[in-house]
Amino acid sequence: MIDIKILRNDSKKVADTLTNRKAEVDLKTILKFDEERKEIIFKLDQLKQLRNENSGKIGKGKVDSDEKQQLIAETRRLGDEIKGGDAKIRELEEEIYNRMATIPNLLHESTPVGESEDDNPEDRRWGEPRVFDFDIKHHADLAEQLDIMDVPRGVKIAHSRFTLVKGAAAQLERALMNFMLDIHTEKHGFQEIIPPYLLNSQCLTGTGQLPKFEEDLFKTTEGLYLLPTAEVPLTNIYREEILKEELLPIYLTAHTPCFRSEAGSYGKDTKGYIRQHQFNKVELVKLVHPDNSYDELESLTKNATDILELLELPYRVISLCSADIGFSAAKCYDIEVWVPSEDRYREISSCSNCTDFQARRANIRFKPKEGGKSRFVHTLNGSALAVGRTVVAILENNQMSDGSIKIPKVLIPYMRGLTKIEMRT
RNA sequence: GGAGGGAUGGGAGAGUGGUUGAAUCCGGCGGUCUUGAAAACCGUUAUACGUAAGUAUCGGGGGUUCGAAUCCCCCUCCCUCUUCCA
Repeated sequence: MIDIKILRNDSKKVADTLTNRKAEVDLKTILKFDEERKEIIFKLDQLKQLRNENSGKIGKGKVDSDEKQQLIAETRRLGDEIKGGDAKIRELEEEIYNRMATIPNLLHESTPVGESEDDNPEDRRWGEPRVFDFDIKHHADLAEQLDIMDVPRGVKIAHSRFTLVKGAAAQLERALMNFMLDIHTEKHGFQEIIPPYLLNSQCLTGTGQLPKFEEDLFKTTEGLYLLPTAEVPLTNIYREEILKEELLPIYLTAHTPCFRSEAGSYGKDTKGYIRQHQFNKVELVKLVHPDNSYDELESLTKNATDILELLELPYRVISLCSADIGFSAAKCYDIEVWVPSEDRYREISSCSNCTDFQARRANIRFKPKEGGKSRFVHTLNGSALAVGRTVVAILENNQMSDGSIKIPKVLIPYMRGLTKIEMRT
């Protein structure tokens, strides 16, 4: 949610943002409703003042009986009018809120303007894609050969886009989660959390998935939603709270499964482990002081790339342009890992500064040390990393000519000494 | 799942229809005193909208009333007992 004051005072700024984002929201109607609301409130406040004065007079019995009855009758009419006005205000405020909730976050000046994902500029690269002297295989083929993933049975148990992960791949995935969490908690200063995986709608509204993107979520019959990313529960931990400034910055990390309906992605990445309804992810979330949230975004991104460097996986960082950046983000870096079978880099992490956009929705504030009004914190989130896609990257980048997979050095202790995944004999 | 009890300001806790936006205590902040501190004492200490007058807010929503923290209805959450359970 952006500050409605920005819309009132500088609607062009909001309109420009919408244009750059290729989004459309009827701002004029919001402003019209806002004006209308203000007028009614002004009128109503006067009526309420009168009502309060009358009630005071009636209560104190300073007026005689006849006059009192007349006053009561008069005030009753006043009450009816107030009731109608209050209802109208509620209606307008709901309408304004619902419309405001569809406006995406304003963009940071450093977010490039672009027409599509093809306009995302590359920021930097690390590592050299390996040159193979044999015919490389797709990770799905490698996994099938090694008997470490079973797609048909995953589908049998659940649905398409569910995969059964077995044996060494399951162990690898578990090793990755532990490795990532250990680095973030021990080296990067994050606190580890195990959040609920089912969330109420207020959480999803707080971080911006609702009301606009409900079709992307799995919903239970109880009205709870399966988390699409740990960003949601982690960011919402301090919802409706006023924090002491001394508490900032707050660094949180969690490994969770993530559930996404992937509506509208039919036919995309149907082969392999890239796009699943359920996938593991280690998430980083920061709640920070507004003055240094962009520095925090840089360090957050580095926290994620550190993992790739330790795993010796080549990657590049791109800045998402205005047409591709997420709804809640003002600035976002995608980290893409090298995927040999596709001969290109693929997204493995997305690191965003959501500024005060989520904080305003979720009402997360802090009391400044120097006193004065409480302010909204800035929230940031980033994957570090998507575990399933990291498995994909390791399978493909570390494949050997005999179809075995070399385990990255740092993971060997986590694999209880296993150095490569081979065919079981 | 069944029965009962509860939700008030940063915290504890009073308040069952009329200057109650809300007693009191603790905490916080400022001051007096002191070399400094403690103690004591004095003052102050919610938020939103509004230029202001003012209006709204006692878990959330609705209702009764001239007037609701106080009465009624619905919802959410918490506690106790009971039941079930990894």
